[in-house]
Amino acid sequence: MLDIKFIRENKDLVSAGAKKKHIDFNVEELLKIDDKRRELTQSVEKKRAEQNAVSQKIVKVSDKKAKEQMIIEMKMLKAELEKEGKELREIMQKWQTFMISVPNIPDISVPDGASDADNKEIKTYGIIPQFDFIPKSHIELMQNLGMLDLERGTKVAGFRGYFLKGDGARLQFALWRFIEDFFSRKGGFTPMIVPSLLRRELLLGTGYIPQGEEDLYKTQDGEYLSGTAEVAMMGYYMDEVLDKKNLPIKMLGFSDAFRREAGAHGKDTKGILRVHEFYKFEQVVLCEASHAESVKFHEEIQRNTEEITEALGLPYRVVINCAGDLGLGQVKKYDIEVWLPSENTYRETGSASYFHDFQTRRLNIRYRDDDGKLKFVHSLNNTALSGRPLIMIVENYQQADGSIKIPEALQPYMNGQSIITKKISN
RNA sequence: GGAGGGUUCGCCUAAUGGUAUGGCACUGGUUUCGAAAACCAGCGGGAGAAAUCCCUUACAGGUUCAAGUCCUGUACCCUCCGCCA
Repeated sequence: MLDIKFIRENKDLVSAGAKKKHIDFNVEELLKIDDKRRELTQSVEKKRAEQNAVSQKIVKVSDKKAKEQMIIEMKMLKAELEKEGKELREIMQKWQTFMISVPNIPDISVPDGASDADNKEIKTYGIIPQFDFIPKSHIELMQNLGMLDLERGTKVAGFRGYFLKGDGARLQFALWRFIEDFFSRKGGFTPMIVPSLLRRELLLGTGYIPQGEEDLYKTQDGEYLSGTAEVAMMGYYMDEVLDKKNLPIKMLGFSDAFRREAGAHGKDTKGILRVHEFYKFEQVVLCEASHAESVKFHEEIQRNTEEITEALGLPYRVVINCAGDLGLGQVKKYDIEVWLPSENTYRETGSASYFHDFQTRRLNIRYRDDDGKLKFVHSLNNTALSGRPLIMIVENYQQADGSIKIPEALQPYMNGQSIITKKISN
């Protein structure tokens, strides 16, 4: 959500931002509704002021007749007030619906474009592995090594269901412990294990609904299953006034992540590249309301994920998302994409974005600035580890005989084991 | 799942249906070599240059000229019972 005052004063900028994001948004229509809102608010407040004033007087007036006369007048005023109040409520509802659809303005450094096809590569790292054999997919590799069971996954969990088992599970545990260690060494991030079952309010606050409603699972009690720990971490400080000296607040959240993948039917249907449920580490930063701070921490959390990927020895590239590929609230976003040999291309493993105060305005997370004014903090987030790097490791580290070397960084978390080979019995 | 009790500023607290009180904490100032104490001021949110006005007693409705107070619903918390990793 943007500030209505900001929208009024910068309507061309807001309009151009929406256009750049390829989002249909009519700023003039919003301003017309806002005019009506302001006009009605003024009128209602004036009438309320009168009502309050007379009400005070009524108590002091002893003359019975005069008192009755005042009450009659107030009855009339009340009727008008009720009528206008109803109008105002209706306008407010329209206004609010409109306001939560106003897109945040993309940064000037964000390239034009309509879809992910227009994203721009800004960095590559590592050497794409050259195999002197035909590389296998993670599916074949992991199944052969008893690391993954898709048949039973489907039996138990339905479409896109899976079990990680044996060395597959161990490798995943190792990755988690590696991530935890990485951030412990780095310092500054508070580790958190957060809920995935969340109230609707939080998903609205973070901007996942109403636009992305169909991608979320919903319970019969009205809660949602979150697709990222970001939502719960942002909710953690909802409706709070933070102490400025505690900023920035950096959090490392771990949670189950649920994705309905409603818009991805038929995409990536084999294997575990695209699944309905996986575990994820996510970085969230809350900082002072300054663009420079946002940019600084955006680069920082992006670099964290790059360092992790480098430590795992995975070749990757970073793309800057074009405006048309940005979410409603995002100002700028980097995707990190890791090389996937079986597809002979890079696939996304994480995504870093910042929002300015778009989310915190909705969630009401503020701090008191030096001048005593309450300000909304800025928020940012980035994946630290999704479910996909496991796949990338398996495919990039495969050997001719179908075994998988374990990245050095992970070996300490695998009891020193350096290679995954077929067990005699599975 | 069942029964009962509760929710007023960061914390405590007051308010015969008549427009939210006081204290603690906190912030700034005076004083001081410095601090403590004392004193003064501020201390829920919004609009406004200001005067001032509106909103605010968990939330949403209702009754009333007027609701923290009365009525209805919802959320959350506590206690007890039941179930349970």
